[in-house]
Amino acid sequence: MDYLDSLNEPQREAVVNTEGPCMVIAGAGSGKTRVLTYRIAHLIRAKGVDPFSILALTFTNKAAAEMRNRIESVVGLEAKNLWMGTFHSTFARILRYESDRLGYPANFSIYDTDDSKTLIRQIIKGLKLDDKVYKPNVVLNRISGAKNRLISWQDYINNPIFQAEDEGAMKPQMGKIYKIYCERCFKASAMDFDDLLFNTNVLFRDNPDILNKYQHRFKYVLVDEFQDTNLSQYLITKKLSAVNQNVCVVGDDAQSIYAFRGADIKNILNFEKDYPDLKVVKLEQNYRSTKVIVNAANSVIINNTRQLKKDVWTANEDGDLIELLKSNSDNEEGKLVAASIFEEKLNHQIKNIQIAVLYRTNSQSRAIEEALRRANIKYKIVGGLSFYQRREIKDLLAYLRFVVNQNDEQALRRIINLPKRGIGTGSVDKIIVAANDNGLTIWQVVSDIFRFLPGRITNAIDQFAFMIKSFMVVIQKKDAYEAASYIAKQSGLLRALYEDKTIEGLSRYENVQGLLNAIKEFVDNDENEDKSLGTFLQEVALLTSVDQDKDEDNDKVTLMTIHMAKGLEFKNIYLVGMEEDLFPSQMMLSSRADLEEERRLFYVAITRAERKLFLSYAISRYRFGRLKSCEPSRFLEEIDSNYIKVNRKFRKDPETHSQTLHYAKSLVSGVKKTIPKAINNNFTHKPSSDFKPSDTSNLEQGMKVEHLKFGFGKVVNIDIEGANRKAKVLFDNFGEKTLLLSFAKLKIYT
DNA sequence: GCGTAACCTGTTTTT
DNA sequence: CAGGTTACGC
Repeated sequence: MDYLDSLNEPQREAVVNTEGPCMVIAGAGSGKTRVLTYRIAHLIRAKGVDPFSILALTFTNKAAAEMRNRIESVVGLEAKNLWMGTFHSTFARILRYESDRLGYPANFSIYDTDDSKTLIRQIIKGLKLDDKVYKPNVVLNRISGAKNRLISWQDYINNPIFQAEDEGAMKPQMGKIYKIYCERCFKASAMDFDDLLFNTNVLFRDNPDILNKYQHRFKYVLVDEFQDTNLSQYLITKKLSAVNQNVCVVGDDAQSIYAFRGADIKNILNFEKDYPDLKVVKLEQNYRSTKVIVNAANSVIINNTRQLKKDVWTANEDGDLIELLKSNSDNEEGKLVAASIFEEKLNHQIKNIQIAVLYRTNSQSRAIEEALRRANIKYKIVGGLSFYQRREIKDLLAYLRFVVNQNDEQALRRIINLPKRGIGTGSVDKIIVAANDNGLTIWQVVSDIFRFLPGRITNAIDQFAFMIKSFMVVIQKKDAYEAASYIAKQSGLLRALYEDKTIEGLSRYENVQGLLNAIKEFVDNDENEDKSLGTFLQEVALLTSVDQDKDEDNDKVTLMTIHMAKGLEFKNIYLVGMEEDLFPSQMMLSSRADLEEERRLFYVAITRAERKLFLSYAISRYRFGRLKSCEPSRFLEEIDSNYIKVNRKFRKDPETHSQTLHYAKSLVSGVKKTIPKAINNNFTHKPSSDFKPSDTSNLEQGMKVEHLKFGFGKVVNIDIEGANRKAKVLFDNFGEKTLLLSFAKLKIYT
């Protein structure tokens, strides 16, 4: 097998050991996707496994698409029969086949987060509760959290612990909202994202014959980014592979960044307990980045307490030191980044496509965008307000959804008065009340309005119902594309947009055309056997972005959030907004676990870089529409300062460089490690109440100091390199740290 | 029921 | 700042 030759020893082990449970702990840049790809290729090629019986699960559509491509390039067209997709899309498909077992129709709708939130808002209103106490966001998160841990509304209501928690949070009605939410979703023949996984668990639990069918079908189960699985996903994986036990999970606990969505590192830690004869392979050699980057990342992640032991190292060159960019404002930050990109391209022959700008929040993209535009640097934004979240797209999709599933209450609400036909929210509420009072579905009321709600508004509603009925006929006869075009025209949606001659109106019109094109592509794609509108909707509901970048010129700088960047790599990375309260986000400061997740996110960001990393922070930034001053992120202090070059005016100082080299070598060869180890697990030092940072310009060896986070310590050494003064301090509880005095907040005691 | 205008509120990350 | 929501006049 020629492809095996290109693998290192642990990689090969992970590829070749196809039988039995296997866990691959893969450090950043260690060839994780490569292993997964080759393992599947090996199964098909060397072991003669039918691709039909292999199931590969990922978290994002992007990852699934990329892996499919890579496998196809190794095994060719055979890869077509492989089941590969996100957890959500894979099990949505299975639920569609088996929906009758759950009492759902096969054409159930999938509610996106907006639909869920709107429904919850309605329920809260219906219960006459204050939506400032019961914030829809918070309520949805709570419900989502329960579902991800497989806690049904019945379990929830019967559990006094949850009741007590909710009462403590002044939200005693939470269980009731959860219950009504589930009932309303069921009545609407709709599942939200979490239901897709929750209901798969229910399906397998209550229908042994079905579970058995899939257990025997999927002889080999592979899971990528296993650190991001929640309990619900974990149990599905476990159940599916219970018979054959051929389950292979690949992940990196240091890159677990989706705990907010219910991901649980415990799944990795527990895996060994669940499979006593588990084969564990560690991939520790990084092929992606320079020594500076790998070691800097290591020096950061070491601050986390909960992690699997792992030594990520690289044989690559030392590389350039990490550069810090300091600016006065977010706009200036953009300019500085643009200028640096320009310079890098000039001096190092780097292309736009090899550069990415990463940020914590989507809103940070604006300033960067503007600067790049002015500097004439081509860029593209990944993520953000996705195509399918735009209003006009959701409007047309709601039409299509309703024509496919007349129980879809949220879709109905969206389209019944769109374009305006004189049916206000009052009438809609009446319809829903009438439906509930008579034990009818909303569609039964709407389609027979004269009988159930005689009154003024009946004509408009009757016309609407008539139109929908005609659409229902159309989708029986035509393919998805023809049906959708017909509906877009006949509903008046397209005309309303066409008549809007503003710039936004124009782009909305184009977007709707874009959606229709996407449907056309779906129909024309021979890989899709089922070309019905229902199938299209099912798939599209789980899509966040679309390959809309049809632009010939794809040499563009990439702008995206750190989350979106996971799994990707770029020659140069610009990580912007390195400020307290932004990164780490102020929402994540309340607990150690949250802060550790932010730190892992930082780790992910650093390790995206192949050759050069830039960290940027601004002293002030517009937030909430007001200019606010910011402090440099605590994470900047956590990077071993040997890897940082502070002032760009001071070019490489030979001494610094050789020190770095020496240090890096000592790391790789496993000689004595000088990385300051965190000795104490205390979250942070509690600073003295009168803590005020002192002026450190006169700091000297031997002085006793207090640090905001590390507590008390003694200065061991002062280093001056160019403009930067560094202090090596031995802290009582945190060991030795090298601090850059331009950042570190120290109070001098002696 | 509709449109406009003041108003308020809140920005984490994604399937 | 921007999006969504409410209050009001038509």
